[in-house]
Amino acid sequence: MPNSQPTNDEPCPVARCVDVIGDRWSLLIVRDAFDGVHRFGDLQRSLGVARNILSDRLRKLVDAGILETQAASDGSAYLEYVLTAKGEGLFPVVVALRQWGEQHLFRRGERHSTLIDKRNGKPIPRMTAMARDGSVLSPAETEVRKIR
Amino acid sequence: MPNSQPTNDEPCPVARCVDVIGDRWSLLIVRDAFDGVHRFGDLQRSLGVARNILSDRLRKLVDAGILETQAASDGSAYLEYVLTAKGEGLFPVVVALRQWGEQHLFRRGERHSTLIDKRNGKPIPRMTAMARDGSVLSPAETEVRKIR
DNA sequence: CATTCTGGTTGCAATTTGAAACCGATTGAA
DNA sequence: TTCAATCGGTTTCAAATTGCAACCAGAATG
Repeated sequence: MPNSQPTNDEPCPVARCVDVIGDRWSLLIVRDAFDGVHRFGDLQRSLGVARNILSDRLRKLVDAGILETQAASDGSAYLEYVLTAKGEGLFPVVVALRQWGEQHLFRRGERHSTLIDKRNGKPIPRMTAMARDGSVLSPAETEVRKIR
Repeated sequence: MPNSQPTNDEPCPVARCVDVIGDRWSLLIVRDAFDGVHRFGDLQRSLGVARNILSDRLRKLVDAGILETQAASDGSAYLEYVLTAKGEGLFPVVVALRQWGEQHLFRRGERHSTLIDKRNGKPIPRMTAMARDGSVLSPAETEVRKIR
């Protein structure tokens, strides 16, 4: 198993997250990976990021165990960057972010891409935090239990 | 209603999100706001961020309609920064991030803070993307429908 | 072969960040 | 009422990060 050793000793998981994916590009690389963009050049064109920065971020994402390299699927000698299980675990994060963006970052009527369920072609429902009984949880009903 | 006009013309909601909250501090400020930290000084101490940067980020979050200022609840002449409805909408994002962090960024047995349901004191279940019928959706079962 | 494409790295300039000093307004204590 | 401490910043400057462009080696292509 790739490293899970944190570079950060914060007890807050959110703080550790931003340490790993909290920059302008890492999360977009992960989004592209979910979207089937796996090659260096394709990522560079898709994101418009400087090559040296992309190179650095890919290395860090691989080091963090979020991406791994494998032989390119087209049979060429090049590599592609694919999500590990840990990286795939970011799916709810990306979806939640996307849904918030869809709702709050576009003017009425402004077009945007949407995540759909392949099996029926329909947009997927809004994600929400839920209590154990399945009821929707609002922030006010929750609390962070700090470690001692 | 505060501005929803994007500074960014990307059609991808995720890309617009990182434009708004995709830096090292903004998301942590939002997390603290969910956690009841609302004053400039408290945020500064909690995050350990430079004052000028905090000042800049608070201004940007207010401009983005995620935070707003109101009179401090302790009756002093100072302000506090609280989440707007738009800001509260980030709850699923913060929770998803926290849950991923809890699962992947701590060594086995390493202590970390946890989000609990106040009403029963128990950790809240893992969030997941779901299809309309309530079944769990994996990334492979979804697809981004691009705009034309 | 020769040429182009791919996946980088290097060097440098521009931007962003962080630390610390500074400042006016507010608060608290004597 | 005065005076010191606190609060919420802003300014200044050094350090770190980013972005651009040129460069390069190995792979693919004709």
